[in-house]
Amino acid sequence: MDDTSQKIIDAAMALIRDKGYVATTTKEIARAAGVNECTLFRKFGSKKEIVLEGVNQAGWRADVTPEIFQNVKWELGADMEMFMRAYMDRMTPDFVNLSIGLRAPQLYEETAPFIMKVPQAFLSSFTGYLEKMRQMGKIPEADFDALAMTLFSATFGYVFLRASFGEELSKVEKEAYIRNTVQVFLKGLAQ
Amino acid sequence: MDDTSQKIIDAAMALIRDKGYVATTTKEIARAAGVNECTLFRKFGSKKEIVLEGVNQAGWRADVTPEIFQNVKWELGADMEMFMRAYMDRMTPDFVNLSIGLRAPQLYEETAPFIMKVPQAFLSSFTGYLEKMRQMGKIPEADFDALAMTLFSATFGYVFLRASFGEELSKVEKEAYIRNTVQVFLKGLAQ
DNA sequence: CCTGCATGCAAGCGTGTACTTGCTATCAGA
DNA sequence: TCTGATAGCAAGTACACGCTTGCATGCAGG
Repeated sequence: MDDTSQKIIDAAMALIRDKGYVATTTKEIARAAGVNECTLFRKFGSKKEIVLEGVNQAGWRADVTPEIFQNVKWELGADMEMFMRAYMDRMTPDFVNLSIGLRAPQLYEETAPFIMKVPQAFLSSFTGYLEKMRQMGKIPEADFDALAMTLFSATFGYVFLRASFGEELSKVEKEAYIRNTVQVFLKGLAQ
Repeated sequence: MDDTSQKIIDAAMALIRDKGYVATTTKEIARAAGVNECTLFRKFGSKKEIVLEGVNQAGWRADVTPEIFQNVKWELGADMEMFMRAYMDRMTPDFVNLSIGLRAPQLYEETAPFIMKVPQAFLSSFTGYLEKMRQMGKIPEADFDALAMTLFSATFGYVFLRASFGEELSKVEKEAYIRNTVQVFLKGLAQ
């Protein structure tokens, strides 16, 4: 990936994050990247192709994969904190807004599978973790699918609301939120 | 509000819900409403004005206000279920997608205050509820702001994820989710 | 029957959009 | 020094957009 192409991708993705795919024009992308507009088309052929290359770059993806949830200590409280923190550290407001900016009918089909991988990584990892904890006798049997959905919804919901409304909606800080949420779950899942 | 104007508003809001404000054209709105395109402009003057009238209509707002959370029994489990259900019954996938479709730079300033009222209604109502429960001696002291944020995030997150991915992400049904989530919180908040 | 209003129809305006083209300047590598 | 690749520049294409206008039609109320 040459330098010019990278500048174009970066400019396009930043604009889409800020105002959405349809509202972002190729003229703006060119200006933000500091190149001539015709250069975009010589390099990528079309506006759509720029963002499809962008979403396939590691730098424009929140690095949320099953691997980041492997660092478990088999100690429920610490591990739930790790799950929440691993997700929140990566899914920054910028990535939340980018995900929404990519929600255009012209792109949805091609970007949706990639977007859905993120929640799936959290959910399946955490469900698997709970099942192993059950096998180890550390927690009682329960509906682990539903529990995982609750913890993930609580994590995702906080991140999304923060990205959308900032401190105006709630002043509860990330670390306080994690501690408090995990405490509720800890007692809620106790033997 | 005459019949023609209403049909125009309904068509515009439905299209915005499905493809977003910028991607929705006045030609499409006219066709969906079954009227001539020039009629939109004779009635409303501009595309933006159609939407601003739409978001001010009860039918195009999820009716989530502090009033819908008043029906409490001062019994923690039943009341938390009521809070979640009251929100979920009103914040349907259609309204979630509409909220996202309205996220256009050209509209944001005028629609954001209205959008934020919904989470605020849940949060402040539930925080107030927990404080009263504390005064009644039914729950111990805790960080009620953080707790309310957790329950609301869990509720909102589920609704949003369902609206975005449907059953493909998680098969956990609404009622099972509510029961399970409330159970966790019940034990988590116990004396 | 007449009047006024709401709407359709068709054409058009100016602008902005994604995308193209032909030519030129620059510059690194052979 | 020559060559080939890269990119700027300026002009332009075709089309779609939001929005306008003039005229015809139909219909309800006096």
